[in-house]
This record gives sequence, structure tokens and C-alpha cells, in this order.
Amino acid sequence: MTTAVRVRFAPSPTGTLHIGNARTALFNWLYARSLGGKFILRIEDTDQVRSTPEATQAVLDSMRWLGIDWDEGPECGGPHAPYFQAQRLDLYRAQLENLAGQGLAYRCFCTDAELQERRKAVEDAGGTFLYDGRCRSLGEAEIKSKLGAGAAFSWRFRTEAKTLAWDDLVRGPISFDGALLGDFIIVRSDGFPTYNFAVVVDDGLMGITHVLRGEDHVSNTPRQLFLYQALGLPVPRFGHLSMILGENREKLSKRHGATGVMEFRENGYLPDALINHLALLGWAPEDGIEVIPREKLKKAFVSPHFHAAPAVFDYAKLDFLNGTAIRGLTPESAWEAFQPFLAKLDFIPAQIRSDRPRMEAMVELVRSHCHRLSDLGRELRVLFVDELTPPEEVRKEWLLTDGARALAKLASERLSALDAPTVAYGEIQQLQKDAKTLLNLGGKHFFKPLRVMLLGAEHGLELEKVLPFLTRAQVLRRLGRNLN
RNA sequence: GGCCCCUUCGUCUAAGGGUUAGGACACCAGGUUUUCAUCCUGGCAAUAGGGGUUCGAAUCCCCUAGGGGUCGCCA
Repeated sequence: MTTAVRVRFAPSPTGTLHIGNARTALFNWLYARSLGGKFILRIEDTDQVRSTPEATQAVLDSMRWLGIDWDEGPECGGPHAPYFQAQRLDLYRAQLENLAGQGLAYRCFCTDAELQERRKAVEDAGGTFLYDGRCRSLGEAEIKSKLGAGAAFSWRFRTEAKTLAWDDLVRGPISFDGALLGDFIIVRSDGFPTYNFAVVVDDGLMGITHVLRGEDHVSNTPRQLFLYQALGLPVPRFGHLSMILGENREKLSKRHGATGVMEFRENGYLPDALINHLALLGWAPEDGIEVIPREKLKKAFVSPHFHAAPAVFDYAKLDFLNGTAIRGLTPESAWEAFQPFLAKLDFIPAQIRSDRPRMEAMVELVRSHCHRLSDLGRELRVLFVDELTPPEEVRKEWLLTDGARALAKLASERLSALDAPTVAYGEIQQLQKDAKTLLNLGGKHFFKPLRVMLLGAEHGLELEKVLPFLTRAQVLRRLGRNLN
């Protein structure tokens, strides 16, 4: 019998939720969901300077939008509350005393400036700076006098020369030489724990069994192993996920496109599509089917195999997945999903906008043409704006010809003969016959010019399906622009 | 620079000693649709290089090259 899986996502609230962190959250969540474990959200706000409540809220909002729910954490609490590190200071203090009592932690009175100076000296000489252990064995008297003088101090962990090793879930066996680590700070001079200390205390106390995190944490792991051993806390299994890169194989940044989770929402992506794509970065489904619904994903990480190489974020594939997801929506949920983007369109008259059935029908009309929800405007525009501007080469080929001019004339005459508010497709079919006999225009020489006149482009929505959404007056107006 | 990790089509990946090295996206071609999108079919395209081990290496070992991570009183 193995212990139930307990995994966590532990962001620091210093900005928006980055897509790379979202991937980490997702993998942990999927791992928990697949194995019936618990997913814990913990806020690592020990950086007094950079952490903000707004950022915490932004992280929670992003998580909720993605649909990644947590079993323990902010707003829902749990057996290991609180889930904000800034509220767990007494816990760290107790563990510090534990270490100090064992002689494994000591006060360091070296100032920032002093450390920088010594670092520079070593590096200028071509070496790699490690804390030199100056405060490692200060005498009681010396410590007392410094404390008496009100000197600031941090606490350092006393490392030793031994091998720190673990079997990484992603990378297999990894080991470090403890002698190369140097005594590192576990409690800052402001009394707050550093990341390496707090994370071990919390993961240990919260009973975390697996830690899936970014590759940038590999080099922290040996330090944390030192701490786990010294504290006698159970060591979780570690798995270090590859980084996510931009197209030029550099760290994903703004210049590659959106990087914040909420930006993807604003750009018209569905959370399910984003999740689907993120899941495919460093992981692959056993059945090879890559379009994966959320519910299936939640069962798929039973014995996941992760790819250790960095992955380039593929915006094109995301678009494909998103288009597929948009087409897979029910009409009702599609209607809901498009709302924010529909609201932004300024070319829809209020009267039509309030005609719900008509609006829903229009969304259905253009849905399969959208890769992103934000493509809605581009598609719908043609139903409302009469001043269409086809590209010059299209205009030249299909509009500026004698045949097109004659067709415009004939169409205007024929389609103004009836007064029904919209043009029926039957009228177009009749027009097609007349154009063939009178003007000898058939096939694409009939449809293409007509399409460009009415819809402003060579390609696009089906004429037959668009017609019910255009008034006869609109049709005639558009034809009229080509009469001379 | 030290330490650690990584390297299969353009991109995401499968294959963990024996396969014509498979799939997906993108791209190209054909079919369906009067166009486009959708959908279907087909095509292009990869084991970084060099040594070993082995009857047999994408798979194991070594070297080289390239890439990434990290070296904070940030997380």
C-alpha cells in the first residue's frame, strides 16, 4: 500500500501567472487527479518586497480560469492551514531552533557589502565564490558582543562534504557534491525564511509526496536534501520538468507572443485548448491521440513519462487545438464563450444586437471559421459593413472586368424586382441561369464576381447561408458600388 | 568559468537492442464543398558528429559539438 499522492503548486505572488508556471501547475494537478491524490496550492510570499495581494489574486484568477482547482489552499483552507508562507513564520522559527540546537544552523554577521566584495575578489581571480564560512565558528563571546552591538545577522545552514542524490521522475539519477554548495542562508536578516528553507519545511509538514517543478530548481534540490535530512522530514520524489522556450529556442518571452495566462484568454483562447497544448509539452498520451478533452486528461497521468528536453511553445498548434475546441463546443457554450468578443464589436446595430436568436444564428454561421474567439469580428464584419474593400489584385481580377460590370447591372435589375426583405437563394439561382444565357457567364465567372461584390473577398462564408443575414437593400447597395 | 541537465522530421513527440524510425501541428497536392473554413486521402521531412559494446543500435558506454539551467539575505 502506497501513501496517497499529495502534490502542490507553490507560486510566488510577484506578477501574473506565466504560461510556464501554469504548465507546472497543470502537471501537478493532472498527476493528483489521475491518481486520486490531493492538489495543494500554497502561496510563497516570503519576499516582503515583491509580493503583493493583487498578484495573489491574479494567480488565483488565472488558476480558476484554467479550471485547475485545488483541494487545499487559499480561500478553501485545509488541514495544514495557513497556506500563505508569510503566515507560517512560527513554524519556520521552530524548525530553525531545531537546526540551531543541532549545531546545523549558525548566525552569520557578514553584511551584503562584505559578501559582494569577497565574491568579486574571488571571481576576479577566476574562481567561483562559495560562502567562505567566516561566521561558521564564532565564539559565544563574539556572538554576544555582536548581538549586543545590534548587528544584523542571517542564519546559515552548515553544509558538509557528502553526496546528495535523488532519482528524478523526469531525468533519472542526479547527484551533487555537497562540498561545492557552500553554507547557504536559510533565514534572512529580516527574520523571513528563504525559499530553500521554507519550501522544505512546508513540503515536509504538509506531507507532499511528489514535487513536479521547473528545471530551474534542479540546483536547489541538493540544498533542500540537506535540509530534509537535518530536519528528519520525509523526502518527496522530485521531478524536474523541462523549460518552455520561444521559437528561437530562447526562454519564452514577450517578444514571442503572449506569455501570461490571462493574455491567452484576452486573445480568444479557450482554457481547455490551452491546457491541452500545455499538457503536450513534455508529455505525450499513450494512445497518441493529441486532441484531449479535459476529463480524459484528468485520467491520463497514471504513470506519466516526461520528456526531459526543453520544448518550444507552438502557437500554431495551439491555434489548431483552439479551433478544434471551438468547433467542439455546443451552440449554447459557444454563445457564452463568444460573449466578451461579441460585446466589443462596434458595427452591430442595437436593434440586431438585441435579437438574440438572430445573433446566435450568426455565431453559428461563422464559428467553424474561427481559430480564436477573437476572430469573430473579422468574420461577422461582412454581414454589417457595406464598404467592403477587397485586396487590389482580387478587385482587378473579378471586379474590373466587362463581365463583372454587366453582371452587377443584371443582378441589380433582377434582385430589385421583388420586395421581400431579404434575397432568397432561389433568386440567385435564377440569376445564375440568366447570366449564363444573357451574358455567357457561368461557374466561377458568375460566382466569384458576385461573391467579391457581396462579401468583399474571393473566399469566405457560403453565399447561400449568408443571404438570410443581409437585407435586400444591403445587397443592392453592394451591387450598386460596381455599376460604373 | 564551476556544477547539473538536455540533443529523433521546421515544431510537439512515439519507439527504452531487431520497426520500411510511428503520430500530431505546420506546409504541399488531390477529393468533398459553386469559394474559403470544416471533413477525407496522399506527400514532404528526423535519430547533432565521432568512436566503441553487440550478430544487431535512435536506444548502452566514452569523446566532441551545440543548447539549456544554476551559481542571491528571488522564488
